[in-house]
Amino acid sequence: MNIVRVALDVPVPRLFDYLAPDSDESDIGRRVTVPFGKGCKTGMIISLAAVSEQPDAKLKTVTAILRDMPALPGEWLALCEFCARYYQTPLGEVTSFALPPMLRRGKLPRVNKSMAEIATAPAPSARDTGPGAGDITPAAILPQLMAAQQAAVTAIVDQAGFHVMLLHGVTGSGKTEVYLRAIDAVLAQGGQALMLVPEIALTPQLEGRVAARFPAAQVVCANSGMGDAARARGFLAALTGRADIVLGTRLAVFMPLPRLRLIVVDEEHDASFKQQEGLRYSARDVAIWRAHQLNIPIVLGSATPSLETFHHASTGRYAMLELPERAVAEAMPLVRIIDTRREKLQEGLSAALLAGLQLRLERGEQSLVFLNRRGYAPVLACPPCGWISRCQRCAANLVLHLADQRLRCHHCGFETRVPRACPDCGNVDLLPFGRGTQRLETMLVERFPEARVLRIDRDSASTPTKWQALLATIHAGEADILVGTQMLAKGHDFPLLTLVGAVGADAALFAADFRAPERLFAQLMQVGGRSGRAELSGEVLIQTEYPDHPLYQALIEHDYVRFAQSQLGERRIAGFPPFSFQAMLRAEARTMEQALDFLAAARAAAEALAVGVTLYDPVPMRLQRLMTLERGQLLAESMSRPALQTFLTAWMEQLHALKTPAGLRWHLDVDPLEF
DNA sequence: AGCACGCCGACT
DNA sequence: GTCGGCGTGCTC
Repeated sequence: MNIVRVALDVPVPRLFDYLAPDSDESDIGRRVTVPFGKGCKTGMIISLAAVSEQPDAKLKTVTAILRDMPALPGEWLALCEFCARYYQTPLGEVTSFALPPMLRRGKLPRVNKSMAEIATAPAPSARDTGPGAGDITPAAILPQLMAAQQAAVTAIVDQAGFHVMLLHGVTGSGKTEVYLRAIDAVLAQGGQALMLVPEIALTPQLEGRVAARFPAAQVVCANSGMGDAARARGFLAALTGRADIVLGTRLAVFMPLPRLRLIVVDEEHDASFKQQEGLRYSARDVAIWRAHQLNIPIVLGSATPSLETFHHASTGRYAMLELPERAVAEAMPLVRIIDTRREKLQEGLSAALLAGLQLRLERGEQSLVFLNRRGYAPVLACPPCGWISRCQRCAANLVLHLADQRLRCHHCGFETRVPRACPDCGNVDLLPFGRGTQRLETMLVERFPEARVLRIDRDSASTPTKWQALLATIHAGEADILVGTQMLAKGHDFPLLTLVGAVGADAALFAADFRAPERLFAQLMQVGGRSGRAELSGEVLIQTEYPDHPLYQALIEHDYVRFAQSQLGERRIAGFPPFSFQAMLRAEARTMEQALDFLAAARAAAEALAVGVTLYDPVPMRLQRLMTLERGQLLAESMSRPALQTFLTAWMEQLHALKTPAGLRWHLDVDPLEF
């Protein structure tokens, strides 16, 4: 009997068997529509079987095997199977996620003009032999490589087989040029290259650079901002081998690439490589597995690598490729620490920072005040009675937005108008407490009336259009002082910017999340990199009450390695990753009691299974998203990855069997980044 | 996840 | 007497 085993997008961790009289080996990896329950679903054929464990009477017959496109190759299915195992997610959910939505629904993109162009494009090898390729004469315009860059390219290209390399270099050290050279070598051998980048916003500019560098190559983009048809077309171009280079955000790690020879993960430390919902995968980690599977090299690039990656590079598990200097001749910004313990600050700004701003203003240069908090002030407070503005739906504080006289919750989006008087005691003298970007903006406008002050945060750059307009204003030199959150830190160069002031950074030093210092260091390093990229040298002023903190001391020296080593020392003592492996079980329910009860039951169910695994107490989460849904979490930790994996697999079975009250939802997050 | 079946409160 | 609440269980 011809039976196909089908992965379906249902939260049930098993496959479903169907009769498929006309199926054969070539149908493995094909999409298939099947009757399921009352309706119909499209799934993926994972394997064939002659007999089923199900009684014959239960078996339904396949509606149709979709042979309208090539089957997904075995290695693609193996990648999905790995993710299913590792992240404890049903295979059908993984294969469904890994397909573009249109293909997932059993459809195909219309063959339009661009599709026709793809179909008639020269084969990948043609660019080497075709007369057109020579016209570009890339050698004539290629930038000269520094010695360290050349060494890095050699290390990537000259060694065949699986090896992970950390390309460590500051902004401007020429990492992208190294990637491009390595990709060039791969294309010359007829291979495909996959390049992952963190932000959708950064893909267009990189795509332009890559396309310009490889005019004869087919470059395909993959990110969630693309239209359905475009994404499906890109996927098909990759699958059929027409695409030479795939460039995209985390979801691009699932692109099928039959000739894949090189993977690049740029800004590998960036948290956006970890998906925070649904399939909670780390694209960087999946990419490493994929490189191992295919026995190909993978390059992880960053100025501030994740401590996991740096640790592996230190122990020799990964190769360390250092790009020590800025390739473009210019100095690193001068970092100065401003001790604010003794000083009376003016609206949160020190005399040194104010003087710096004044100086830049006189010179006609730009400054940036970096503050990771939107709004006017965190809270509106009533000093006599102690009332503070709290969100009615969350545990979070409502943030005062002066411009439109509203209080907003940055956590759940709730907003309301500013009350005239204290709701508790009626006092009308409510005062803003703390500082946000808006309050800073107001203060700077008053203090520097002649300056053009521009605020850049999620409120002022709420749409791509607004964001582009702000960027254009900055580049045109039509702003003097920028006030912004970490939005400004990523990927954009501001040649006129010569001063960066960091305000309120200390909060991260003592945060509950053990990764907060790591993020702060990366962020400050990144904003610093924004400054002084032209002939003008840059200066970074960091206001702090902990001037001797090792994080700031390392920052003065631009010494990531020293910082990383001190952090790793602390992590080792505390037994945190990368010296342990973690998984977080989270539950949300109508009441905190229900959520915590479930977690307690989950923990009880785990006791017998947890060999070499530590289970902590269930705790309420720092912020519950909505008052109607309370959340709690339970951390599982082990010194051994295999022990944790074995435990999780067994635990999941128990968890699925647990009775849950109505409205309770739970999920498991393997290698969680958020605490 | 859907979608059924299934047994207890206020309505034409 | 029924409409409907969502608790429980299944989907090849």
